[in-house]
Amino acid sequence: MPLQEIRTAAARAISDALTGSFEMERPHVTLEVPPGRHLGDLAWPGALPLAKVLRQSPRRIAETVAAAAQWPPEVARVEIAGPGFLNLFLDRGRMLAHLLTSSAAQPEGAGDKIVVEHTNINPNKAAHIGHLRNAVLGDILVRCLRHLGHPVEVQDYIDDTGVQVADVVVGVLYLPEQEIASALATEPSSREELLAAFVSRLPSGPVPAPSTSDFDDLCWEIYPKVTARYEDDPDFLGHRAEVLHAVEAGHDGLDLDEAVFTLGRAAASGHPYPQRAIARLATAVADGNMRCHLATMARLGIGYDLLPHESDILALGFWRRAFELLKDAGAIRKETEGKNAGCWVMSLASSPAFADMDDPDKILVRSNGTVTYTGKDIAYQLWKLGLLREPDGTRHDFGYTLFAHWRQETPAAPVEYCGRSGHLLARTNSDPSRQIYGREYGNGRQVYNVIDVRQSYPQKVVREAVRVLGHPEAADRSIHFSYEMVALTPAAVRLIEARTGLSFGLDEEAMSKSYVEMSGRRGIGVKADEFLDVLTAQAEEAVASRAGEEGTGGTAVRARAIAVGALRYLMARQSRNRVLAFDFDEALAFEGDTGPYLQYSAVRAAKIFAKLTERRGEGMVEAAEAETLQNAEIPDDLWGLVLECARRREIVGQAVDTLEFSLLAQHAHNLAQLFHKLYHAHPVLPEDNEPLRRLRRAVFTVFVREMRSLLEELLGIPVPEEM
RNA sequence: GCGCCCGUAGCUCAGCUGGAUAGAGCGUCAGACUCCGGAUCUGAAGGCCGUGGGUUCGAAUCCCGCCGGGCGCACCA
Repeated sequence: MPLQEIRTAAARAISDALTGSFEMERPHVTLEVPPGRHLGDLAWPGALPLAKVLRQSPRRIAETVAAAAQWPPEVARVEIAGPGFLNLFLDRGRMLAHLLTSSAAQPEGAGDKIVVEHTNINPNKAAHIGHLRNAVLGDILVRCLRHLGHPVEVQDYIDDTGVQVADVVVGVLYLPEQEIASALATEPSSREELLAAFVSRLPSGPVPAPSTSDFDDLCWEIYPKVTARYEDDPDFLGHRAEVLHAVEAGHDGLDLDEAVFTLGRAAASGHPYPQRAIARLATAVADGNMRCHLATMARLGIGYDLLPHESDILALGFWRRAFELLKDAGAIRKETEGKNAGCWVMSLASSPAFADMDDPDKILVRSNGTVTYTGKDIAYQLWKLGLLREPDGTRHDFGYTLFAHWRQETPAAPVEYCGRSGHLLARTNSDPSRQIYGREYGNGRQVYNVIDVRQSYPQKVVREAVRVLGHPEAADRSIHFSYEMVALTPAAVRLIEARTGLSFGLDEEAMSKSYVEMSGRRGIGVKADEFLDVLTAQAEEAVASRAGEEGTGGTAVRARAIAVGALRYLMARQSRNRVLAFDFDEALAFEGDTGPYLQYSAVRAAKIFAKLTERRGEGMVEAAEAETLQNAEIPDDLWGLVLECARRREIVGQAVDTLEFSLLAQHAHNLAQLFHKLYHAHPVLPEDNEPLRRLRRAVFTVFVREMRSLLEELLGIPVPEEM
């Protein structure tokens, strides 16, 4: 029986005993794991609070319960300790045998679909390490939910019509030629030529190979130049309005080459840029960046199911429908006077969450008739929950096309976007008649939005909209998975400045704080690909220095695994509502409380069995041999590792409930630490006492399997063959 | 002003629904097997868990006040 079931069975036994002995009505009983093995494996502290009610000493209560309870067979004995803790000791041999024979495989999800939205990087520049926190947390959530048996759909929302994309387009069309040329690292030349050069940097395949001199890196250079220009020259903002207008009007299927040609001609002749061509360029910018982001995330083993595009939400009238629903529900009103005159606002005054606000209204439609981001997000959220419906009940839906197929060799291997089979990644389009056979997107029973904490307010508004539209349960099931931002330590900022030769112009006050906020607009940040490269190079060096004469190929694969392990663990181990102050030294550490420490434990354990097979012809303990361990005497230290291995289900459940994956990271770290200690105290290979050697093999077999599953399937951290 | 979050060892952080001696890592100091990889392990030093109250048999954990820091309260996303 798995530990989780033993736990509930024992809890039920206690509840029954309380019912029988004290005429209580089936009280709710929870068991915990006591701090040390000498105190047992499960504990019930419930006698203590009952003492007052029952007017008996807690020890007496615990004794009565202990005697009356019908314990499941896995409970070997019970003990009363301290002021009245009821401690349960499990049958160790039986548990060990069970862990060796039960398969770790989880049943394929058959329940209601859960939608997880994460990554969501503005497609106007390269991803930085802050985006990695989002993607890694989102990905671990997805892995945990799937592990618990839920079907999950992963969406990466693409804001392809926003101001940020427009700004890059403004840059290419209006920044002085020499600035564009410097971003492109070419000689200054005509706008026409620069435009062509810019477009030629667009990724060619569906998803390019990751690189730090990619299209998104080019945009990373251009974007801050534009925002700086806005500050110097407010008139420059007029160009932004022009581009946004063009984007809104759409490009009507214009060919990109043709668009670039007409833009070039317009520049050469001094004519205004044609609207459709501007819109087409904006689409290319968003699309190009999106593909680069997918490539970056692929390195970390992160893949997706759907790429919903904001442009399609607009084109398909999602907002129009949501607007009607909100109007019919009386949730919004048009202001005729005051500061919001001419706007459609959602009143939040009646909602307790907003009651204390100065201005409890949120503008959804601006006075110029355009929709705010929050408005669009309401429509999108309704769609995700399957609630955006026509009056006759049919779902308002996107059109879909295949974007790419991807696969992963192992659960934590890099995602590869080649081939015609594997996981299907779809993107939305604006023709609802185009569907992918056998696929339904959206319509989730539950929705997680992985978005940083600074967007808590708009997220609350979105949720409130779902509620007032008559779906309070759905609102409760739409969850904002919020996390704090990633910032840079002043030391990290200085290092970047030294390395790039740039100066971010931060004053002394800013540099004296414990961290500095990243800013894409100002170009302050550590690019994800760049950092992964540094990590990988560092790992490669470490691998090479240890390889010795057996240093054969595969160094790149190992280095990648170690880099990903270090990064993912760094993101996972810190609790989510704490600012992560990024420091190079800390992030590049491979010793101590790090990903590589965990990986090393798995590699080391696997190595035992490789050597064992080679020298003694013995491998891991298989099911048949496991039976012989039923009655084995297992010392406390070995048993501690076994019991800890049995707790995965409990820990994963807790992590998902609290959205606190530091619990999972710490659990894995615990296991690794326990193993490393035992490694020294319980050698396997040189042990000639056969039953003893078998017991150690058995315990380490459980560990190797558990650790690999924890790292690769749940944390997405690959276990290399060698380190 | 209102709301949310953070304050735990010199530094960076864990501590789940209150539970049995507050845990890691880094750093410091002292050590480790001719034996499964030293990215390891052992030991030492280092904490009125920001502060003052309260609830409780029991509080780092829950409630209230205060202090310090961060974020949010846009016709930006």
